Amino acid sequence: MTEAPFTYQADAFKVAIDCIVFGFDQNELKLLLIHRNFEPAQGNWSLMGGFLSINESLSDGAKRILYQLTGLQDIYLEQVYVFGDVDRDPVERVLSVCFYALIKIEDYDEALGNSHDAHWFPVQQRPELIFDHEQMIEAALSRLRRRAGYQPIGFELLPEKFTMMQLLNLYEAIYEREFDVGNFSKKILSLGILVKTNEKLRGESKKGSYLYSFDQASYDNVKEKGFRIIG
Amino acid sequence: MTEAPFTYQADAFKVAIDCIVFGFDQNELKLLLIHRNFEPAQGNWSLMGGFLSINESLSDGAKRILYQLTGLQDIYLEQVYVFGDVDRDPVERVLSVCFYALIKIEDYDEALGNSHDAHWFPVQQRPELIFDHEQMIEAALSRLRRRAGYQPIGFELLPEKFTMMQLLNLYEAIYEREFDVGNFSKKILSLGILVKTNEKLRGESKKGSYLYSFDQASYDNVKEKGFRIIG
DNA sequence: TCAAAAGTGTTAGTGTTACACCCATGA
DNA sequence: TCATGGGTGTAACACTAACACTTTTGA
Repeated sequence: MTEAPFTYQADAFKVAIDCIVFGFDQNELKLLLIHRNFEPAQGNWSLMGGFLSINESLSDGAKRILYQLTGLQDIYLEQVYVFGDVDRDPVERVLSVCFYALIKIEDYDEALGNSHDAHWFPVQQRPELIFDHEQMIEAALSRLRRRAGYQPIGFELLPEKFTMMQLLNLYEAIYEREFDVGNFSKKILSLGILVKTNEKLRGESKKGSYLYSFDQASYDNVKEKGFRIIG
Repeated sequence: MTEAPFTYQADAFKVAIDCIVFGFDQNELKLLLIHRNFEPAQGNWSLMGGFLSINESLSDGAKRILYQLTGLQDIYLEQVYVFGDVDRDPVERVLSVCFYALIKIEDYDEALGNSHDAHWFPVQQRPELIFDHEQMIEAALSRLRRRAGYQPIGFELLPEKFTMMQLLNLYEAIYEREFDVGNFSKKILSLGILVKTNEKLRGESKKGSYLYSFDQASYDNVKEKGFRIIG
């Protein structure tokens, strides 16, 4: 008779992963939410989530779930918080590890999203959500704001080439306040992470504004060292 | 025949809680670690931890574990991160939710600590730790540093009455750098959260330095609004 | 009276904020 | 040519960092 391997004596928990997916479009910060076509809380809005499998790490789980919803890989992802109140899920005890993701909305696979009944909502006009998902969004937003203040993280949400005005609008959307155009671009340019191209984007204005891309090396450098955009 | 209640189909995980306990003593930032007298990794140093029970929330679990180790209740506690690599625990799959706690070392129940074979280590002279506990400490430290920069959190580590120099030393210990005495006290006093008493503490110097306590109302206010101590 | 640490004051320099003004272009 | 949004320049102000100087008291 073989001895069974030692295991800890402890309660076991089902562990969910919920993803707050941020995108930026039409000068608005948006959230990807799904309309649940399954119980519990069928017909309500919720974050995209799923259960963690025994053979994957937390970030692998989050990546898998995001891939299912958006078709994207190599997404910027950050763990935010674990929600673990005893009654947070009405069905049974479930812990939820909450991540936020930043995606370029243009790359998002709309057909795939539709198949999950997913919709983009402007952050300020989000619907009521199930369970503690509202708290999760609050937590993710405050984390995003803090992060964007000292790392050039906002760029994850913009296309490869973007105008200074788009970047400004993004920061205005994230912080829900206005920034002075001159001061903002001075600040950003002084970081030395942007490369100005000769192209101009017309449309928003008659004059058109220059497109920038960023210098990956300085970008990584600044990301590491940190800076301060808002005070 | 009664229908069984609906449950989710999902893998189950054992969930540990690990606590990084910070204290401040002799002008050093210290960590409370335990010398394990049980397997696995018996005889090595580790953080104080335990398993989450099915009927308690994460923060209740952390409080319980801290109470077991220190005899203290109403401790400042903050969730840091969940560690969930598949192989992080050699025995079996365990997720660990990591908290840090700030305690006043004078209030700590030494006898109780001794019964767990717990010891205080200066942060810079901590021993090698089991599993991913070193990473946990790194994460907690960087969280603590960030926090202490915009909330008056450091006070949780000092006794009721303390000198400006002790506060300065605490910040120097947290950030592992020196601060200018004049600039530091100007900055702190300008927050308006300190009340100067008439008492002086001798010992460190011949002149002695004034004891301060803090004004709870302004303290809470500033804590909410935030500020910036280091830049 | 001197050394050591507490505590105050001064100043140069840097960064932030507010706002005025110029530029390019489609209508 | 004018209205519009892009983009630049500048001056006032606030905050920071560095350091000199004064105070108190035990040895």
